[in-house]
Amino acid sequence: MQFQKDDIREKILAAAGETFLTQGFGKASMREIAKKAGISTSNMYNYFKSKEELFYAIADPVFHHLANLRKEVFEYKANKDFNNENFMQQFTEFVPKVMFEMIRKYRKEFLLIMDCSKGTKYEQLKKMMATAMETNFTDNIISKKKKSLLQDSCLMHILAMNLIEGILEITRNYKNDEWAKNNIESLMKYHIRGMVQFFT
Amino acid sequence: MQFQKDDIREKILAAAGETFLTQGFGKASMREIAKKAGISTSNMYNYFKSKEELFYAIADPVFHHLANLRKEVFEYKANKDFNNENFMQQFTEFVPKVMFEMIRKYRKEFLLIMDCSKGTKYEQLKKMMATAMETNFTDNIISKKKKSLLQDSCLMHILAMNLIEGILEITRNYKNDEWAKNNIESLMKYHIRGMVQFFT
Amino acid sequence: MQFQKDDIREKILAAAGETFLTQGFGKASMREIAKKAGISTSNMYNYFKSKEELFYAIADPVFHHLANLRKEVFEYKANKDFNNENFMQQFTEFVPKVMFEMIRKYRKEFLLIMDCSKGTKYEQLKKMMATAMETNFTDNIISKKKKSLLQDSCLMHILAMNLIEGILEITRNYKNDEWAKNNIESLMKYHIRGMVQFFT
Amino acid sequence: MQFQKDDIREKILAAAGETFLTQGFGKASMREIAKKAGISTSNMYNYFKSKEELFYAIADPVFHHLANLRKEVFEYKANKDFNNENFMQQFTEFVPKVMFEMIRKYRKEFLLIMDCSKGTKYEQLKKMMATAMETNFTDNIISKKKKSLLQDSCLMHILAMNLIEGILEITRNYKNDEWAKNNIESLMKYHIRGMVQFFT
DNA sequence: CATGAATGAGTCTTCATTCAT
DNA sequence: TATGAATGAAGACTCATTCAT
Repeated sequence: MQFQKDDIREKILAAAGETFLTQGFGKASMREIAKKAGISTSNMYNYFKSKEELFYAIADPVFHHLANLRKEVFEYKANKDFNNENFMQQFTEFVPKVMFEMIRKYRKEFLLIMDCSKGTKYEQLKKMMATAMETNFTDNIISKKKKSLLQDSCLMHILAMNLIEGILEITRNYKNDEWAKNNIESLMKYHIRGMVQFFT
Repeated sequence: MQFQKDDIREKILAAAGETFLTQGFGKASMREIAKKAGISTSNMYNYFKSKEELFYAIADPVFHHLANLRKEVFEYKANKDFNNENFMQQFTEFVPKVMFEMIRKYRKEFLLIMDCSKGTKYEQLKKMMATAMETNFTDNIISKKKKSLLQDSCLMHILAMNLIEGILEITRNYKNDEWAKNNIESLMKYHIRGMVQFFT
Repeated sequence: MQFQKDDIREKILAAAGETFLTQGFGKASMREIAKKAGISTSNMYNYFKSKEELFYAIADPVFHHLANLRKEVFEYKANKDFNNENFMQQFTEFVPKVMFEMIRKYRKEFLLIMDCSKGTKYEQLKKMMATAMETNFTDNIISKKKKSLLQDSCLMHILAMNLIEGILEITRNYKNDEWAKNNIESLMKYHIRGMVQFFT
Repeated sequence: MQFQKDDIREKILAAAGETFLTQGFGKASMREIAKKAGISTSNMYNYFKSKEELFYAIADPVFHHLANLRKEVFEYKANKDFNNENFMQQFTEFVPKVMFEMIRKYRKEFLLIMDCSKGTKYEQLKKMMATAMETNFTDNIISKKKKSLLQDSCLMHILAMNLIEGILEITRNYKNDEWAKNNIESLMKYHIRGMVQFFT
């Protein structure tokens, strides 16, 4: 297997990325990917042993990157004497920065894992991320007085979701680094400021 | 005879709704729907003459409802001496109300048409609604001074999208009328207030 | 069964004739016939117990007519002191006349049984008629000297076929009685004269 | 590998030819063809990407051959100082020769394209050829005096059709080259002589 | 008499995957 | 390594026909 040609591997990955992105994992066909890559369908199986594995070859890196980000965020939290103030700082400085870097590195892959993964093990990732964020928000932003206000509400969940979807939309319409950076910052600022005013 | 027929028709519609909702239009199979409905695949074609028609039998009503809502919103606007104040009123009173009623009536159908319609004529509906909303916001909320701030930004687009996704999330997690009503109101309030503070 | 409504029966027959004629027996569908007739598919089975029977309901009359014609021609032959002279008379006067009358009465049906009967018991009728004609020609026209000329030839067979196809083409393009009569006569004259000159 | 492939390809083509010939394009089924060829239905699609393409793989060569023949006939005409005399020569010498060669090369294919092509783009070919021939005849054979005789008649059309059907019948019953050659010549002679005597 | 309901077998075609070369 | 060959399962949909009402 170590004799695989890297250029072909790259061609397959590129073709697959494109195809998964437009058709979704389920509707994408190995044939189409092979045609786009300019090789035979069967040859793809020398590089990736199934459609799913091919998908993971693209999606896993972002996944691990995202997992690491999560850790970093927690560490950031642990290292500071955490309070509302530096929470806001985290979400208006640190998070936008790492998000931007993530997008920069994994634009297509991020969209893939979040929007086109139905039928794979990452199907639920968006929802899980939203839930994690939601917990984070609920624990850190909301004053005890206002917590009752959220009883049974899913607003926090929605806002977390919205943040993610916002990042996704920026990723989808990406123009250049500057543009992306600014939009991410605005988006985070918008939501964090909104939450603070709404819930504290 | 009539009884039977309606009975089965409903069963098909229910099975189809469920299947489209979980698999999406493209991946949903007539076989699976038939099996869920407890009839033979071929018999479905006595009720709906194609997979697409079956989808539209479910989706068309919401679509027309949404189209009417759009008209109502425009009329609301036309009837008032329109300014920022009653714009906010519209989006914190009128819009939540009609949205709530829509969801109440068309819960599954709304999710269907917005999230599971790839491959049908409604594929682009969400994007189109977001664009319409965006225009509405941009024209009515943003002060001229701040307009330059949005140059090249897609924040407004994202916020419109977020509103829609928010409604969708509420619809997905629907618990009861009260719950839905409150969440919609909070969501609208959150976003409208946020925009006003951000852009005026 | 004697309670069947004649008008519906006629409607079915008309619709079936039209459909068989354009699609052929094999490709014609009971559904389409029913739709054309304005009744339900299942109701057709109250009138004709299968697609084949429906076909025969249209085709049988022509078939029997054609069978009778054959007998008549033989009788004509038997009644005359038969020789080349009155053979030609038969084919330039008697045959055109009965052919014309046949077409007049059974235009669509004749085309049906000859051209659209693949899959039914009349599949071979055209070939059989040609063979019969061929025998007739060979026995009556060809001088013994020239018979050797036809050894192994299928020209006579072709000419018989041509006569039939010619009648069919006239039937297909039928304009009015006068037109049909003239064309049939010309066609017969052309072929009989041709054969005589060629083979005697 | 190459051997195998061509082998199977030929088997498919043979099976398809046979099936199309007996069932017609419309009624022929890929299943039956596959079974006859001794392979799985799906495997056929590795060789021909649709039923239509499979048909054309057989039919196109004859079509192009026929198109070329047409050109040749026209050139023959253009090169000669054209008159009734060499028109007859063309149809008693040149045309039989090329027809014979065509049949020799494309026996099955010719029958296929003329008789079994309903549902394909060649559906109308026979009719078109007949019409072309008819024009040719009408322009070259018929004296002005007799032209009126043909007013409204379709006899010329029938004769053109008859010539084609005659060739088809010879093709159907083909025994050997000698036999075919003789029959074609007789047929052409018969018709051309007949027309001349009839219409000049 | 008339019909909608029902179906199993069949239509063409695509799928992901395996195998021999 | 690379590929054409091969396949069974599945895709949407149509068919002639039967049956209960």
